[in-house]
Amino acid sequence: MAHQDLQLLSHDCGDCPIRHRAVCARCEADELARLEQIKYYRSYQAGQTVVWSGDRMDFVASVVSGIATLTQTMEDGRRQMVGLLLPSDFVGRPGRAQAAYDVTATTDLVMCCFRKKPFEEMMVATPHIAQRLLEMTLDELDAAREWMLLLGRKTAREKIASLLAIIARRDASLKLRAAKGKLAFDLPLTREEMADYLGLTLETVSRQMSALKRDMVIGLEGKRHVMVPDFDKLLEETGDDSDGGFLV
Amino acid sequence: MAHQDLQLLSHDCGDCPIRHRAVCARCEADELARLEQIKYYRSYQAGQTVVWSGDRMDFVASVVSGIATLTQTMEDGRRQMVGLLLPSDFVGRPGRAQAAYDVTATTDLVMCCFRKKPFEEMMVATPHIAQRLLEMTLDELDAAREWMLLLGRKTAREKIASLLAIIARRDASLKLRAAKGKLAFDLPLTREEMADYLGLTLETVSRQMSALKRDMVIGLEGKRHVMVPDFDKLLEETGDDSDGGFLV
DNA sequence: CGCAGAATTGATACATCTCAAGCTGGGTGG
DNA sequence: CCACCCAGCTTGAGATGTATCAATTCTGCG
Repeated sequence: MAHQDLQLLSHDCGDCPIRHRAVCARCEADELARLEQIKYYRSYQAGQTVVWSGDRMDFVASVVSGIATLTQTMEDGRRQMVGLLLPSDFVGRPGRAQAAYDVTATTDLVMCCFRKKPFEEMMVATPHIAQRLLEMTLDELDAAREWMLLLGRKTAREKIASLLAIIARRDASLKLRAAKGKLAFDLPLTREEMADYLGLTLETVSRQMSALKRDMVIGLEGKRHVMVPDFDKLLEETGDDSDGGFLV
Repeated sequence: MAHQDLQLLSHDCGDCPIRHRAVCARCEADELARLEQIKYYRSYQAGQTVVWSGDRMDFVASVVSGIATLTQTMEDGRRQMVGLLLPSDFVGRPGRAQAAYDVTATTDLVMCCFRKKPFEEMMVATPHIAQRLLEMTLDELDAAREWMLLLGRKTAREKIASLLAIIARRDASLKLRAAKGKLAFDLPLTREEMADYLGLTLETVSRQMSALKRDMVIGLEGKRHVMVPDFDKLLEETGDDSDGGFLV
C-alpha cells in the first residue's frame, strides 16, 4: 500500500492537492488550523469497502486521491451506482448517523476524514464550510439530474459515449488541459462498474465499447486504455446538445 | 387567472402554510421581516411554463401550493423529468444566472419568489437560510439517488408501484396521516408526465396501471383517482427493501 | 351532440437482457 | 521459464420487456 505512509502523516493543509476544491476551499488560515485538529487520513486498497449502507458513520470525509463509488443494491442483487467520487468530493452527510449507500474504493484511495461531531459544530460556527458544502451539494444535484436523463432516456450507445466523455473531461481537467481534439485516458472502472453506473449489463457495455471501436469513435489498448481521435465525434454520440450547456 | 389577486397581496409569513418546511423555516422574526421585503407571489395556471431551460432567471422561489416539474429535453424530443416540486420545495439556484431545466406548473401553482440578488445577500448574512437550504438540497440529492435506482434498475411495474407509493406517502403526510392500510389519492400527473418521471412511454405506463388494477393492487375511479386497498401490498411491488430504510 | 385531449388496448418491432461458450493477459507456483 | 489459472472481458444465440405504430374508447366540455 503505497499511500499507507499518509495515514499517520499529519499532512499540512497548505500543501493539500485538493485544498482549493474541497469542502475546506473557502477556509481562512485559522479555520484550517481548527480543521487540522479534527482530521485524520485513511487509506483503502482498490476494491475495499469504505462503509456499508446502514452502517454507523462517525466521520465525514474528502477524497484526497483515488476514486470511490456510491452504490445502492436491491434485495435480489440488482445494483445501481448513484455517485462517483473523485478527488475533492465529499463523503457523508452532516446530521446523519448512518450511511445511506455502500461506499467502495475502485482504485487505491486516500481520504481526509473529519470526526463528525466536531465537524458539525464547525459547520455552525464557520459559515465558509457550510457555504462551500452547499455549493458542492448543488453541483452534485445537477450531476445527478444529468445522470437521470442518461438513465431514463439514453440508448446504450449514448450512455457509453456519455460516460467516456465525462471521464475524458475530468481527466483533461486533472491534467489542466482542454477536452478537445485527440486525447487518451485510462478507464478507472471495470466493465461491470460501468454497467452499474449506466443501468446496463456488463455484456451490453462490452458490446457497445466494441461497436464504438469498430466505428472508430474510440480506440482501445488493452481493456482499460481508451484513445479518442476526435472528442467532438465522441460528443456527437452522447445525444446531448451540441452547444454544451454552460450555465453559471 | 384565479390566483392573480395573490400576486399583489403582501401575504404575512406568519400565516404561510409552508412556513415551517420551506427555505425560511429556521428564520427568526427579524429575518422573516427582511425576507418579506424582497418577496412577491406569482401564480401560474396548470400547464403553464414557469421558466424555460437557458432563460435568464432573476429570482429564486418556494412552491406555496400546487405542483411543478423540472424536466430536461433532448434535441430529438426525448424528455426526462428530473424534479417534482411540491409545496415548500425550492426553485432556482443561488449564484446561477440561467435556468438549467424547464420548470412547468402541472397544477395551478403559487410561488413565493425572492429577487435573486437580495436573496443571495441575505444568504451570506443570515446563516439560517443557508443552513436550511443545505438541508433541503441534501434531501433532494437523496431523492435523486433513489430515483436513479428506479430509472436504472427497476422494471416498468416496479417503477409504477414506486411512483404510486411516493405519491401516496406524500399525500398521507399532507393529510397528517400515516401511509398504511387502505388509502386513496388523486394523481397529480397525466400518464405522459408519469412516463417522463419514470423513463417509460405513456403506453407502458397505461398498461402497467391496468395490470396493477387487474391484480387488485390498486383500484381506479376515473383516470386520476387511485385507491390502494393495502399499502403493504403496493410496497411489495416496488422492489424496495421491505424494511424501508429509515436513515437519520 | 360532438369534438378534442387523454387514456386504453392491440400487434409488431427492436433493444437490451440472459444464458452460455470462449478468449485474453497478467500473476503464480511447480 | 513455462503451464496453468482465474478474473475480466468478449462474442454469440435466443428470450423478453418495452417501444413503436395504429386503432379504439373514454371523458369532460363547449
